[in-house]
Amino acid sequence: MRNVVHMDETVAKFIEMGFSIEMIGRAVEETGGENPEPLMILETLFKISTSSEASSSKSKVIDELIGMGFSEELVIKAIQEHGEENLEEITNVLLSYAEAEKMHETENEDINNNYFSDDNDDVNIFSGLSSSDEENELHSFHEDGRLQDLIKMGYPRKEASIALERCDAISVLATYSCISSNFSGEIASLAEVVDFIFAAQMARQLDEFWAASDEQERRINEPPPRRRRLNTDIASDDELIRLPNPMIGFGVPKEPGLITDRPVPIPNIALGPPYFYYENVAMTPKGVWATMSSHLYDIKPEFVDSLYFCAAARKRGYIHNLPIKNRFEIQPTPHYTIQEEFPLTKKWWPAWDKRTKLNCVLTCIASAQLTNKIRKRLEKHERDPAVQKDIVDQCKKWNLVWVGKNKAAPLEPYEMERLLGFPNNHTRGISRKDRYKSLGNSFQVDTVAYHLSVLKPLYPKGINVLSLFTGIGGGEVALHRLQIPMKLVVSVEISEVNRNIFRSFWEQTNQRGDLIEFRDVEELDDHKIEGLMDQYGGFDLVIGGSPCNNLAGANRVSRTGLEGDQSSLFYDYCRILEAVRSKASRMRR
DNA sequence: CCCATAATGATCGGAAGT
DNA sequence: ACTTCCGATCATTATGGG
Repeated sequence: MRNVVHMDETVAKFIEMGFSIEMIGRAVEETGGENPEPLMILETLFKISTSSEASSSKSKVIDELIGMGFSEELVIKAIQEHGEENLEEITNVLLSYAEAEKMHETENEDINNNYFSDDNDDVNIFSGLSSSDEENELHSFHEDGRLQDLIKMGYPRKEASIALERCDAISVLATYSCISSNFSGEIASLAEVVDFIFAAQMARQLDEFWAASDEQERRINEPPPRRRRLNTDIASDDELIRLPNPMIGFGVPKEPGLITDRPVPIPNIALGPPYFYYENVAMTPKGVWATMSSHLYDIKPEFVDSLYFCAAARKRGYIHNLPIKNRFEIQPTPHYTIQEEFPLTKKWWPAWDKRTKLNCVLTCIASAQLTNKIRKRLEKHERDPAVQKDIVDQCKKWNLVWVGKNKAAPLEPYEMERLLGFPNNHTRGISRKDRYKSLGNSFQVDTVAYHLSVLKPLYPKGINVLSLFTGIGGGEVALHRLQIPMKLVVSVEISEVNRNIFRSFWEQTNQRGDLIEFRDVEELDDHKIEGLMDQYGGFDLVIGGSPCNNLAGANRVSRTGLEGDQSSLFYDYCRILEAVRSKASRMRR
């Protein structure tokens, strides 16, 4: 019943937006599923409305887009930047371009030309203002006419304010990426903002819907609640942190179980800004996560398996003080199965190998000899179930894929890059062995970006990042793919090859911000941190995953726990984070 | 020196069985 | 409720050949 009402409202809003009934019907059909999500229908609607069905050829796409009123130059630029397949992204970008241009015509207020100014006082308006003491009185001087209008229209002030910032950010980004257009009108139209609020409302309704249906499902399916445990159990449970099953943290896209409020709120002392994001392997020796949590203001870790974001498992824990409402994915999303992500393997994949997901990408790969052994065994005993099982076990252990007749081989470096959400050949230029090692130690970008996406509306002008244990820059790639400008990245990374890779990324993506590199966390003492914060106006995000060497299960030799030689650098993360927080609180005064 | 290869288990959570 | 079993895991080191 609730669903029907929900659906009717959705359709009504689509009609309000100017879509025809026929089109909505078609979009619902094409979106598929019994009860498709409103946002997905909206996406399909955009797709339908921008691409007439038969036009799959590139030139026809261009013609269509030009027909919609976009200039040829912009269309070609957008296609070059985002690839011709990714129509949604292109359309979004073009809409932003158009929005920025429209703004130029309609807005004549002297809002500002200072997005590119070097005035440091101006840089941190947002991080300063969203400080915890004045949550409800957000940036009063930003109350331009649009905010008043939105409030008159009945939208809550906070929601309207957030929407304004976020939409303006999109417009700013359009001008960032489109140098030839002029900069005078980087704010969004009222209509655009209203659309945004509508989308956000739908997303929220969707969350509530999932939460509700989840609750029902639990009531129906699960056995009655367990009896109260004994006191002794509670005491020991208090110190141990259990891993969730399924490992979806506060929720992942396209899966039920999304929540929008933390079960255990962030302690007041730990509220951002500055925000921080800490990562490490989920399967540590017992007690390690409890210890890490206790050193990070008792925030409960969010455990997420990246198999919900890509075709490979990656169980990780994240301790962060980010909001968790209105997260969104970066586009394009990776494929969810091995066979879709690597289509060429389909031809050779044996029916008796049932895998659709890969195991965790590690730092070592199988030898070519193993591939040879497997081939020879298969040529002899292809139909022997025992042999088949043994080979599948080997494939799981070494994460092999089928790349030829009876040929199971490890992933190539560029294939790992794809799985982990990096651009093609991100790690080019170093030895093969080093590429595997660096990739095996990296973030899964789509997962991290999903968590960091909440920063986008908060920092339209970009952020200052303190990046510890940067590695090959997974966090920065995530921010870049979210199109959150990085005004400053202070990076600490001990490995020279990793520093080179990250610097290459910084240069190749034409970053406008400053990059400051350190080799060792030891070099970053309180004095240096304060100097940097004075110079740049503070950090908005402290991000990093400390070494897992002594925690990881694959380590036979020195899995010595959090106090191990490398993993104890966790305490440097804490030290530096605390230095940043303390300096930030002094700067606020 | 660099690279490829092989050898090196334990711990944990969860499934399955009793 | 208890036991047993199963599978996954951001790795390190020695060695031999180029």
